[in-house]
This record gives sequence, structure tokens and C-alpha cells, in this order.
Amino acid sequence: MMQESGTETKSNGSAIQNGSGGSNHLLECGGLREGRSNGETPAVDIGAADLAHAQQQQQQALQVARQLLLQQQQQQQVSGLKSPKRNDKQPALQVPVSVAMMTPQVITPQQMQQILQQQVLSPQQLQVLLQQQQALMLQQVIVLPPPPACLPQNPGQQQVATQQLAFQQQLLQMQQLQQQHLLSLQRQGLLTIQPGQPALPLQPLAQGMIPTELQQLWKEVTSAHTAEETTGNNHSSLDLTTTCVSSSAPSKTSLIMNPHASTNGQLSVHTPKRESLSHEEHPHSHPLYGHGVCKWPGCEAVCEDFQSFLKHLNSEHALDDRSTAQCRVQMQVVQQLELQLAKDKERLQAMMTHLHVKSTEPKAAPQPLNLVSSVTLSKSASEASPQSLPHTPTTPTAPLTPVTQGPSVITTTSMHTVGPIRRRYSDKYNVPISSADIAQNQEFYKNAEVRPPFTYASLIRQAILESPEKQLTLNEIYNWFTRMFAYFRRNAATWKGAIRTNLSLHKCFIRVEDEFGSFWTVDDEEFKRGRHIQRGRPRKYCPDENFDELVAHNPSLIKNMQSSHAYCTPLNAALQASMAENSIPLYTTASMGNPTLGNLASAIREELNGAMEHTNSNESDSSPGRSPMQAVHPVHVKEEPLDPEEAEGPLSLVTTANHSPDFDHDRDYEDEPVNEDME
DNA sequence: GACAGTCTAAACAGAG
DNA sequence: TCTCTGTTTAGACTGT
Repeated sequence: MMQESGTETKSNGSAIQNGSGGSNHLLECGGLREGRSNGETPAVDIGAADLAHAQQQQQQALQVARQLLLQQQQQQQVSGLKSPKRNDKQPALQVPVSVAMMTPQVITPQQMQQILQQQVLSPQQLQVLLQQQQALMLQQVIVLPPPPACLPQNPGQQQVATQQLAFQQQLLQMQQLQQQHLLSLQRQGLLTIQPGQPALPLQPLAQGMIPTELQQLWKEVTSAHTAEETTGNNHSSLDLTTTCVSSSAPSKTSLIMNPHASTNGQLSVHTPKRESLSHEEHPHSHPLYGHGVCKWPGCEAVCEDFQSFLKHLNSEHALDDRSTAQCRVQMQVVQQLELQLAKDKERLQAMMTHLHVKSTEPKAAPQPLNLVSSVTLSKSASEASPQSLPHTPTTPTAPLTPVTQGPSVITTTSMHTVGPIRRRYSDKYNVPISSADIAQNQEFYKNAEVRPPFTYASLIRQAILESPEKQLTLNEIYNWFTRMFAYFRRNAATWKGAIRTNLSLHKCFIRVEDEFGSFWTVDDEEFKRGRHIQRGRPRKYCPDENFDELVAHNPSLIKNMQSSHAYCTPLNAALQASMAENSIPLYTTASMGNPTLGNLASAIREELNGAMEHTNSNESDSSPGRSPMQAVHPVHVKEEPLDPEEAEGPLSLVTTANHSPDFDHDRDYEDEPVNEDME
């Protein structure tokens, strides 16, 4: 970690503030630069002794390189072995000699690349050499006075700035080459990254990655290698971090918590390579790119595709003072967030400790879960306290309900405490979770791989209700789960199956079909009742002739009408009129009573018949067997289970259309004994 | 212990 | 054929 220079230029306004945090690599780096620039005679800071020292270091670096090369040559002569890459037409000495004969200066990236390609140096030797080179270049960077960001520069200053930039880029290139070489060595089995190799900058990267990621990285490296050679300096401004870190602490790699990349609880190493890796894996997912817009702070430039975005990124957000300043701002933001997170973590820990102390339930006394430190809490917790978590895959771990709490009433804070396992937010009484319930813990669940203490049904309902149209396709429900909960970014097969099962099993979820596909809506009242579709009851479509009876017997079955169809408008109007006639509130999430279902059914059928007449001319394929709803609506229908005695008679029908009346309310006093609870 | 609710897993079918 | 979607069933687990 580089020492804070302590002096910050004020030329950049708010963008340049006091970098108090020790983790602010970029700030420190820039601070160093600008700290130097703050002086009237920046170069004076580096005295003759410093220059001599720098020169001495250069000499030492070259000396190291020469020694390494000599060792390599001697080994080759002794062993007679030749690297497969070193063929006969390119003598092994060619490049090393050229390197060795260089004048005392920093090895250029091209030369370094040649060294790397020739593989004349071991990784450890390379490491030494590169560190020396980086130290040398850092010295030169320090010596060169950087221009204040927003002050007019004279040509001399610009030249100096250009030189400085070039040095930084050189440094970066060398780093990249080094990493690539190390990776290729690893790929060829020539290098084994071991945990106890702190000298290798790549080591944290390799440690933080699983083998599959490394494999992917190999692919990326092999493809990106040539690209980087041709493009030369194509690193994005994201490289700033690495550049500065490398400059300040060559042996350290910038470790930055990336919540999006650390769902498995591991730190992600923020390096240019890692960055590009994620781009390879997800060609259109870039932290700075989304929805066709550049997400660089304050940019929002529209980029049609990812390629154009990359061009834009390299052209508009290259390494310059503006980007540096913007990065500083962003780091300030991150710093503030980290501070806030630290405070919240502390608070959470205190809460959990407090509640754990008060808990006297022997059965529900798992160790206080350290939500802070265990991002992979789900797994670790289940391992730590198997007794309390027998149902490991499905058991909520971190946000647990205290055992002493009343049913289904879970405060936001209590969700993070300990307690029984299966007690979930909406257990038994199906108290709907509110958006605030999730929202207040949204960030937590988004980042921590903790199973939310809500049932699938509750979450599905929430997902649907959060959507603008109050309807979602299955895939959108999936996406909501993965978007809102880090927990559901894993074991997709399991929870997706659970979602499908819940959608099918719960009465409250209504499938709607239209010409665009199918989507799901939720009947909130039915949800609160929490009833399931009975097992073993075949779901049958409603025959046309039974529609009246059906509605009469199961007024709750008419839930939604597909409003997207033209004929739904009059239908809805009729329904609403009928409901208004009977003082039935319109469908929102409220329940409603319906004392005159017969009238309503008549109104519906009349509307449907009208629609039939209207649409029959166009819909010649309407099968006679289909119900009016089906015939008229290409729409949906989710059948409900029937009692055996009902199988021949009125069949349950769940029709849907958005924002249409819900006749379900009367069930509470009317249809419960009739046929509602046959389950 | 019975029961209800929840969840997972599996099998199956239909559609694209 | 494969994948996705939807349905159904069985069994395990937990709380009441």
C-alpha cells in the first residue's frame, strides 16, 4: 500500500477529495502524482541522489535479468534440453542477448514479450525482473511531473504528461504480458500456482478462481493475446486501478470486493484480465455496459452493441485525467458504501449477539450466524449446525425467524436473527410479504447467498406483484429470483423446479395464455387463503355448457381477464358494470363480495357470446369443444381440481385477464362449504 | 402421533 | 433430440 502523498490538488473540484481511505488505490496513486504536481518544482522532489538510486535500480534490474538469462543458458547447455517453442531457426540467445545488451533502460514491452515468448526465464525469475522493471518505471513516473487535471498545460507539460502516460501504459502492458505468460506456463503444466507464492501477482487471481474459471481464462488468454498485440494499448480505464496498484505496490494485486462476482463468497481479483474474462463469458455483460448504454459515471453514451461500447470505452474513457478523476469519485462512493456497510455489519452483529443471548430455546440455538463474514452462509451454516438445519438445501439459514415470534409476523430485523428453520415469513397464514419487506433487505439478499425466509409461493407472488403488469412469464419469475436473491443464483434446477411446482400447486397462481405465450398472475385473495390445488385431481378444461354453473358454483374462479385483447375491453366493462351494480369493488388486491353471481355470469356470457360473434368470422379454428373463454381468448385457462361429484358438472375454471374484477371475496361466507375446500 | 404446509426430486407430457 | 414449461406424485421435514 502506497503512502498517501498527503497533498491533493484542488484543480478537479469535487472529484478530487481527500483520500483518507487506505484502500483507495487509485486515489493514492493519483494523489501521489498530483501531490508531486502540486509543488511548483515537481522535479526538484527527486534529487540527484534519487536519480542515482533509480539508475542504480535499473542497473540492478538488468543485472538480474542478465544473470537469469545466463543461468538459463547454462542450464540449457548442460541439459541439452530445448524448449519446444525454441526451435532451431530462432536461437535461444537471440532475444536474451538483445536484452542483455540493452542500454540501461526499462525493458520495453516488446522486448519483455519476446522474453516471455521465449520462455527463457522461470516465473520466479520473471517476477523478480518485472518487479524491478516496475519499480524503475515507477521511479520515472514519480520523477515526471504530472499536469494538473484542469489547468492549461504548456507543451512541455503535455509532453511530460504524455511520457508519464506512456510509462504507465508500458507498465501495464508488461504486467499483462507477465500474467499471460504465467498463465500460459500454467496451462502447459510448467507452473503450478501454489498457495505459498506471494511473489506472484497472479497468485491471488488463481486462488480466487475455480478450475473452470481458469479454463475459461485460458481460452480467453489465448484469444486475447493476439488481440492485445495488435491493439497495443487497448486497456480500458478500468485498468487504472491495476496500474496504480502495480505502481505503488508491485507485489500486490488489487483486491476489490465485487459483489456481483463473489456470489460464492470469494473475493474477486480485479484485474484487467479478470475483467476481460467476464466479458468473454458474458459478451454483453460488462459492469460499464448495460441496456445499450455506457454506464461510465456521467457518460450514458448509447452504444449499439458491445463492440461499439468497447470502442467507446477505449476512446472516451481512456487513461486520462478526466477518467482518473471520475474514478476517484467512484472510489469515494465505494468507500462511503463500505463505511456504511461496516456500520451495518456492526449493528447486525450486535443485534444477533443480543438475540442469541436472550434466546433460551435449546432447540433453536444455533450459533449466532455471522452474516458479515460468511457470504456463503448457507453452506457454512448448514455445516456448522446440522442439527438445526437438517433440510440443508431448502433451509433458510441466515435470516431466520426467532422462535418466540408470533406466526408469520416477521420484522425486518428479525429476519436476520436465529430461530426455527422452517418458519417462514408467510407460513400458515400466508401473510403476504410486502415490497418493503424485501426491499429493506434487498441489498442483503442480493449479495449474500442467504436463503430468504419466505416460501416460494410468497416470493413468486411478490415477483408477480412487483411487475408493472402484475404478470410474469416463468422465465421472468426465474429472473426475478436470481436478480433479487443471490441464493437463487445457484442450484437453479432445484429452485426452478420448486417454482414450477408451486405455480402449479397453488391455487393463487393463474396461468394465462395468449398469442405471445403464457404468463402467470396471482390471485392475492387466494394466496392469503393459501390453498393448494388438490393432489390427484385431474385438471380439466371447462366445457362451454357448464360455464354458468361453473361461475355460480365457483365465483372465485373468474379472476383475471386478458385485457390485451380487444374483446376483453367490453368484457371487462361488463364485469365492472355488473360489479358496480352489485357494489363489488374492482379488482386490485382487494377481495370482493358478490351476492348476485348469476347476473354476473349472465353478463359474462353475454359478453362472451358477443365476442364470439364478433370474432368467429376471424377465428375459424375455434373448436366447438372449447369453452367460450377459450374460444374467444386465445388466452389462458388454468383448471382447478374438482370434486368427483363435480367432474360431470360445473368445472372449476380460472379465467384470467389483467386488472379485472375478482369475485373471490364471497368465498369466505358463501362457497367455502360448497365446493371450495375439497382438498 | 396426526395433520397440514412446505420443499425437493422425479417422472411425464407437450410445445418449440 | 433437446430444452423449456407445466403437471403430478411421493417422500421428507417441520410446526401446530
